[in-house]
Amino acid sequence: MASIKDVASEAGLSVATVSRVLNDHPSVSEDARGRVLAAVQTLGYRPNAVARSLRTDQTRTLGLVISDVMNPYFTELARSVEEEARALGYSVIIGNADERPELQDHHVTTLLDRRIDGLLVSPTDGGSPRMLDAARAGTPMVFVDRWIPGVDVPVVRSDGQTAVRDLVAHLHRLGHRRLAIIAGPAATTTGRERVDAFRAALREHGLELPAAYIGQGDFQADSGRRVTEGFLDLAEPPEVVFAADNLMALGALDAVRARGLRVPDDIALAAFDDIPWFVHTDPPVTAIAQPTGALGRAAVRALVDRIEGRPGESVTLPARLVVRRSCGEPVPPQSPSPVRRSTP
Amino acid sequence: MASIKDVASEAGLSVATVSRVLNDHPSVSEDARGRVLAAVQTLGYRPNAVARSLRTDQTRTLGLVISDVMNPYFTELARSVEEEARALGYSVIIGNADERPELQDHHVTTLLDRRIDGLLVSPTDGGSPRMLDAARAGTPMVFVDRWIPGVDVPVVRSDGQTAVRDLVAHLHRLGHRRLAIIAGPAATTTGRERVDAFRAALREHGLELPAAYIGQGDFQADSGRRVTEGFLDLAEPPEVVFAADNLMALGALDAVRARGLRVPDDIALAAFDDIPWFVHTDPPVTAIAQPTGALGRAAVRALVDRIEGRPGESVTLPARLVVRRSCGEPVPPQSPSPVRRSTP
DNA sequence: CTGAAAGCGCTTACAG
DNA sequence: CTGAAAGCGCTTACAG
Repeated sequence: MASIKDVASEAGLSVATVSRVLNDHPSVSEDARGRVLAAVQTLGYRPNAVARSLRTDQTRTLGLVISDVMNPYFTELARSVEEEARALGYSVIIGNADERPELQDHHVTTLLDRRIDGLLVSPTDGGSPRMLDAARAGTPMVFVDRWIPGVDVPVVRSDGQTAVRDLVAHLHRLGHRRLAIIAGPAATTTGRERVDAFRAALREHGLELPAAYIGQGDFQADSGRRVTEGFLDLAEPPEVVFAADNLMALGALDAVRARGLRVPDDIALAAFDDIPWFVHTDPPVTAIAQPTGALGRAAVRALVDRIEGRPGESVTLPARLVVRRSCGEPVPPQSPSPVRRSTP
Repeated sequence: MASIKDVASEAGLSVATVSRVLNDHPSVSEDARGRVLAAVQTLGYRPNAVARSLRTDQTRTLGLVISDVMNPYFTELARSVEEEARALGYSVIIGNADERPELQDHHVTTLLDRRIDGLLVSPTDGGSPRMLDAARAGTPMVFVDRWIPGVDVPVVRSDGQTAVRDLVAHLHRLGHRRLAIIAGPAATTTGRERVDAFRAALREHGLELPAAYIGQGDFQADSGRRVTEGFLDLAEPPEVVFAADNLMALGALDAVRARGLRVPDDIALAAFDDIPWFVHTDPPVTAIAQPTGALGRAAVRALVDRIEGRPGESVTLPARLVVRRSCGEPVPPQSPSPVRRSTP
């Protein structure tokens, strides 16, 4: 592969001059520029980004350590992150933690070894030492979706409190009184917050959230299945199951179906995170939609701000309730909500 | 950030010796090893992968240029690729082409500039010049899922011919005679092959595939919606719509639903690519399942073989029909197929 | 077993 | 405007 030296000799100039035209440095003669460009053309030369990074100490690359790429919510988040990063001239390397702390650690380490310019992370747990060290050492970093309290890093997330309240009000109005939740891991903020919001909302209606109605999941489908089976085995099963993410809702649907029961007749279901398929499931699933694309874009902007020496602030965007039919409600009066890739 | 020099002076040794213990070179004294390791420990030193790559001319990184990450099939493919790569000691950088040739080109260029050791691609079109040049120049490369004829690169893919034949036989048995297809882009192999397989299978039953029953899609949901609307507007609409991927099937469901029609009563639906949600859609969707995880793993193995100087062969794995209820069939006698992340 | 030195492909003060 | 040279952080023949 041709190097800058080859271009220099082809153009009859020094590598310094070649480098200058490649980097749009102002002081280059038109003649030199022309000869360099021609040489680049004939040799099919492309600068070696590795060498450039070593020299300039910047890779123009962002690392994104995400909890689980197979989760449609995170897939969309990753996509919007990459789009915004590209628009700002950065590439992104995704590390899929698969909800496993040791995998998350592996990716953080690998990314740091590669000297990425900044790190976007949605922590799977309370924060690995490696990650906390990096934050303390001043690596530009921002948390997306999930965050770690006590760490001085901006966080870009969605606030589901109002939407959860709307959901509970909706359920209450439909006559449901025994409400259960499939929670995410207590080590994650979203795992805790959604339960807290749910409990607080129930309290507003004078309702309790008994321990038996809090199932411990891990944001993956299998756990939704397992927890739902447990609920159905209860002497007094809940009337509604609220899954704290879309994959656990999938698992819940599997479990209900495996028993030959029906949603919402035998048990109602709602989910945190909306996905296009929820429009077509049997029945369509009532869900809380996050402004996923906007979150990803805001996170990148905050991170790039940090990288380039600007403040880089935390952002909280509201989520909203999308009522469909999985809780037993009649079809809403307005026309069916259209499917779209991202929530506005 | 500490460099190898810092470690050397901390340990009272040369950088050469430090490098040797870091790379497990045999000729290092136990004493030296101990001192280096201690220095590494106290400084929290991590080797700079950028510098190492420049020197060794290998990045231990694979590039994966994928047609569309938001498509669950490709998400799963990407996931299995990353897993297998990690097991073999490689990282992977994903470039999402979003079915747009110019974006594909952008990623191929970026990846090549970063000097990835090998490229895995699922081409969006007939092949960009940059990609063909790279292949010709000897960049280790393998095609996954889609490929470009005439280019000397191994291809790892799934053969859906038999499954499509099974599907058509199944449809014919159910009495359907007017079968339509929502095709993928003609520039892609999967876009063409699936139509060809469908047409060939129809012929075996003495059926035609009229031009009006071939809708041109682009593997994205919107196109499935648009094409389906066209089918429904026909004087003699088809009895079955076969979507060449799962996103176009989603679009087709949207279109049917928007008209107030029902699947399969008013029109039957089948899809290429199976996803967990198809079990829970209304009705459950009959689909052709690819061995996605196995494809991803085989592709990585073939690529790493090439990188490390071994042959690296093409692999073709069979897809299989999964009958559910979207074509009007009665519930199959066996128990409902369980949901799983990957098809065996 | 260990170290001095060259070199990977760039960029960028420093002179001229 | 242009070039010679230093240096980014490593690895690896080459001596000893």
